Amino acid sequence: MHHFPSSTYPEDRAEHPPSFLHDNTYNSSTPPSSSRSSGGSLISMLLQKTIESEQTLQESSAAYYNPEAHISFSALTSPRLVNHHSSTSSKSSSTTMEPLSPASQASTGASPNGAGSNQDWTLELGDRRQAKRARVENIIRGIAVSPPSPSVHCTHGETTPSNDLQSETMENKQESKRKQRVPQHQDLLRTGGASGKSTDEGHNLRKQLQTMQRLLGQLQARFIQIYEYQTESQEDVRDGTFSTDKEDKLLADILKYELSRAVNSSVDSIFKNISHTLFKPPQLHIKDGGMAETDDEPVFLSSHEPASSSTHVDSMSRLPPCSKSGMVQLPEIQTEALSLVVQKPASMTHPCSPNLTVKRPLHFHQPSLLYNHPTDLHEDHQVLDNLKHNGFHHDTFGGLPCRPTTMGLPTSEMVDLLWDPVKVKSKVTSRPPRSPQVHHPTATGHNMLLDSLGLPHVKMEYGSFQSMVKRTSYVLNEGLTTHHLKKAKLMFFYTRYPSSNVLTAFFSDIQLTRCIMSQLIKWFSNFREFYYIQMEKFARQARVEGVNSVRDVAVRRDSELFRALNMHYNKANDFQVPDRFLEVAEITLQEFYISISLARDSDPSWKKAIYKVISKLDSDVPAEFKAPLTT
DNA sequence: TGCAAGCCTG
DNA sequence: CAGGCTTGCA
Repeated sequence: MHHFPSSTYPEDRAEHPPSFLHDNTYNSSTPPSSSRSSGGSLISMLLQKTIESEQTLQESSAAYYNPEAHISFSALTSPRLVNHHSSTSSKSSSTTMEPLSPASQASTGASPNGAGSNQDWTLELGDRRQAKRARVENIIRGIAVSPPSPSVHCTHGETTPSNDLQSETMENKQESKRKQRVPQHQDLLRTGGASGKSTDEGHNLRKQLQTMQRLLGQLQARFIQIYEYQTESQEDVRDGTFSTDKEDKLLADILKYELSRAVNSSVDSIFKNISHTLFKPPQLHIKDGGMAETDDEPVFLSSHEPASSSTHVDSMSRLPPCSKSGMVQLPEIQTEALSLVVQKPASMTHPCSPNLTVKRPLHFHQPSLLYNHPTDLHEDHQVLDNLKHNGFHHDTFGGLPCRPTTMGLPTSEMVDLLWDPVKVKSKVTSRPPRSPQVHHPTATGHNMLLDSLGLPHVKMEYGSFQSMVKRTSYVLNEGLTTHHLKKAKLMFFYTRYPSSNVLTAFFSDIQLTRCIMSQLIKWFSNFREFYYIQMEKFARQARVEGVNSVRDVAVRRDSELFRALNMHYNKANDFQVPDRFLEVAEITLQEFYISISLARDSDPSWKKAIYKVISKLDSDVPAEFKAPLTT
């Protein structure tokens, strides 16, 4: 109960009633402008929707309330919109089920535009929607005008979807970053094309790109559809306070982002597919289920494979680290377009799935898609297969088959990634494996502290340090040593928000210039940052793992959370962490758990309330810490 | 406007 | 962890 073994994956989101709030949360914390989550969700959805597009369009009204609508819709729901809505809904819910955004409304099917009034309302807004649609189409046309050109002579930026639109929002940093990613792939394309025999490859490339254009066209159509639905909801909710220009701009921005991402993902998949082929062992095309009868199908095969072998996803940890029994060794080759091809919940459970990070957003935003199986993806798949024969060289894709960032992750990491792609970096790098033995049995004491601070690796500077301190003109980093850093970290176990008085008192061995004081403050700020990141991460993980009561949220010395913290602030593990710290950590974790459970995290500044609570839990730092480091 | 705290990124 | 940027407050 106190720690979260993180061995399960919530294949059934229904077990977590307020799950839609998490979807919300996800969106609000990672707005569409974020360039980090390079999922393939849209393109996958597109492929799915491609199959259904015609019927979907025909049954338009039904489609609007299709659960899938919420998926795409949530992608279109900016934090601003969410906030707007939640701020205007005065009644604070007693449960967490109150929708905070149109997205959640759609997801629950409890749209205010529901059955009865739907028709009238639609009629009233008909003209408006027409105009709106025209605008949207105009925007999209702008995007469509500059699709990834078949030309391999393109330069950076030229093939970025919607150049004109992007220039209109170039002040946005994220935007420009987004812009960079797509061309990268095109560079790859270019490189690959140049490395082979030009004519055939050019032809193949052209085919790929044409298909991609087609896919994008369908995606655009889908956006229009979604947007119309969004517009309807917005108009209904706001009752006339609709801000057309801003919405257009927002939409344009989102569209650009999603399209870029879609292209990106698509191209990514293509290349993965190529590498798949290049590295594919000869025996690969055998395999069960009969889906793979030709070389063109290993993707289907391999993506299904984990599903068939692990029926219930109850324990990721039980799965072998990187391959399944008796199956063809598909060594990390299966990087291929899972997102493009199939979305099965079980595929998530394969710890080895290199697509994990790519698929995550899809799974959380598009639960209904998880169970949709493509029926007519052959053509698109064919396109990918074509690319395989373009004569790319191995070195072009060296390292592609196995993505190092996700391949070796322990299951807890994977859950982690599932939940918070934004923090992937810190997670992957900040949780090194560590021996289970965590706390030191010896008591805290002056000698021990001093011993711990007198580490060998700083011994050399240590002698001269004293004299250096006496000279007053230090630049920041020369004044503060690793000793001080370590000391500060240990102090963090007592105080998360040290006052400048405390800092002055406890770092009296060094002349606390304004600069150094800022440095110390910055250190503690960094400490807190890490601390709260861990808290949020584990709180979310607790929810993922089905912890239903805050009473079940605890932090003990054998908790994963504690390990992570101890690892960070007490790396040498030679300091006995005070019990009080565990209490504070537990309270912090509970605060996060509660806030997340109540969907408070949809508020951009939701953490501040927690910070306030935690800032009152500081203890006095033991006097021993005042002793000069060199004693 | 200036500062402090937080956030983001490398 | 540090630097730069943003945000919130007085």
